[in-house]
Amino acid sequence: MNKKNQMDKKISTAVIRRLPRYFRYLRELIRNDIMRISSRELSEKMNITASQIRQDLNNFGGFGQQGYGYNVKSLYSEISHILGVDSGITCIIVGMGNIGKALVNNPLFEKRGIKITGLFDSDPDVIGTKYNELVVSDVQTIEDFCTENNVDIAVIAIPKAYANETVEKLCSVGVKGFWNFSNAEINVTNGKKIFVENVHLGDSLMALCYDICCEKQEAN
Amino acid sequence: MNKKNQMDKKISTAVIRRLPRYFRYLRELIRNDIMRISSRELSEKMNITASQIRQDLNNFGGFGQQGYGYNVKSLYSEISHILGVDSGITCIIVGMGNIGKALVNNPLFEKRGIKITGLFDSDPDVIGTKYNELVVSDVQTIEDFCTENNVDIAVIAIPKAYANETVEKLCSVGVKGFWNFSNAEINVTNGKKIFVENVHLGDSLMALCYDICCEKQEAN
DNA sequence: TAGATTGTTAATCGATTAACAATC
DNA sequence: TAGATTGTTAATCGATTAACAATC
Repeated sequence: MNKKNQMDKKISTAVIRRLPRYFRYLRELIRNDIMRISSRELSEKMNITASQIRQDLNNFGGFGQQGYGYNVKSLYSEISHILGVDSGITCIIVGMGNIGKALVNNPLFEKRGIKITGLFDSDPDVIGTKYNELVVSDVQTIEDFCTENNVDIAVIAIPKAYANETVEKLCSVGVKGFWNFSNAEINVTNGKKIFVENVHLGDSLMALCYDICCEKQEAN
Repeated sequence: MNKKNQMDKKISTAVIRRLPRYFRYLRELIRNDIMRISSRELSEKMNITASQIRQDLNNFGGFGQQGYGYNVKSLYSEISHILGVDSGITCIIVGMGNIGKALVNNPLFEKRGIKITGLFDSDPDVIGTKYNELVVSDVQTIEDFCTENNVDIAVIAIPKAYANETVEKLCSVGVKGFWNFSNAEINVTNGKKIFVENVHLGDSLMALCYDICCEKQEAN
């Protein structure tokens, strides 16, 4: 089958959110020197149906071969490509508090070929400190930086109160993606098209608390 | 309408995952001294349909009043109760690396009335250090600690390689909930019923990268 | 009472699963 | 070729939205 144009039809977010999971499992298979896999075998490992795997992948193209299955390495490379791994995405971290610090040293970015090109904070004690060869700059200079350097994604790791004004500034100098760790709901008023991915840690924890509470009540 | 028993029917995860968002919005309304709200007004703020709000809430009981809407404070308290806020949930953090450090000082837990009762690490240089009156203990002692103290949730902030063995240990001494920041897929073999909430930061970032890449390709 | 808005049933929409012809 | 497994269409399932009677 020919590879489909990604733009042809809108891919549902449910599918998109499963892709990184395929990415991780395939990486693991490669690490274990497994060269080929059928949708059935993969479905057993991942606890989803083989049908769903085939449907998901066929949104992007026919990556498999009848009677054979999927070549692990080539499927991995297809999915990597779809997700923009090693496509030169650049990123800055805004806010070098605990979250910012936890992220700057995280292999997360490197694993996906995303380059962190700038760190910013407003605290004079923090400005000038160094993480991995990168010096923390004054957040006042952030617009100049983004104008001079192409920045795809900004990690928003600052307090809620400053989140929206910062995003507004950044999107006016061309930043398109925001990885939002603040509890603010991001709303830009200048009409620019941006992409926001919220990491609401509190929401995640509460979903777990719900389960725990149900369990406790059942125990009574 | 009478309050329904939470256990009557299985609530879908889609609904559960929206509850913390209601919780946040209601909190905000209280902060702004808004006493009552209709599903329509709330739907406009939250960018979802009024119908969905009414459906969601009615899974748990009739919290509103015809012709009036919802009392913000009482709805907030109902949702808090459903999510187990201030219900005495206890929590330990396993792994005091960057993630553990970012979490121990995070108001996240306190805001939801969850008490952090223990911190653990394996590094001799880290054991003994103090965060908010809590001293980091040797992870070797973790089972004793959980036997002596009731622990509902363990935050797994250790490397992937140790995640599953640690979870296995912890669930054998009664820990039921795992907030998993490691990239490991948690699988327990001892047949205990546990709840796992995964925070796959990498997956979240990749979903954002997908959007950015689509945008870039469209620009060409 | 009249107006407003809920709670709930019915209709619609979308996502998942099943089935199977195509084909390696 | 025979067996295996995909790609894809059709059936099912579940979640969201619409509609409206109940009722405050």
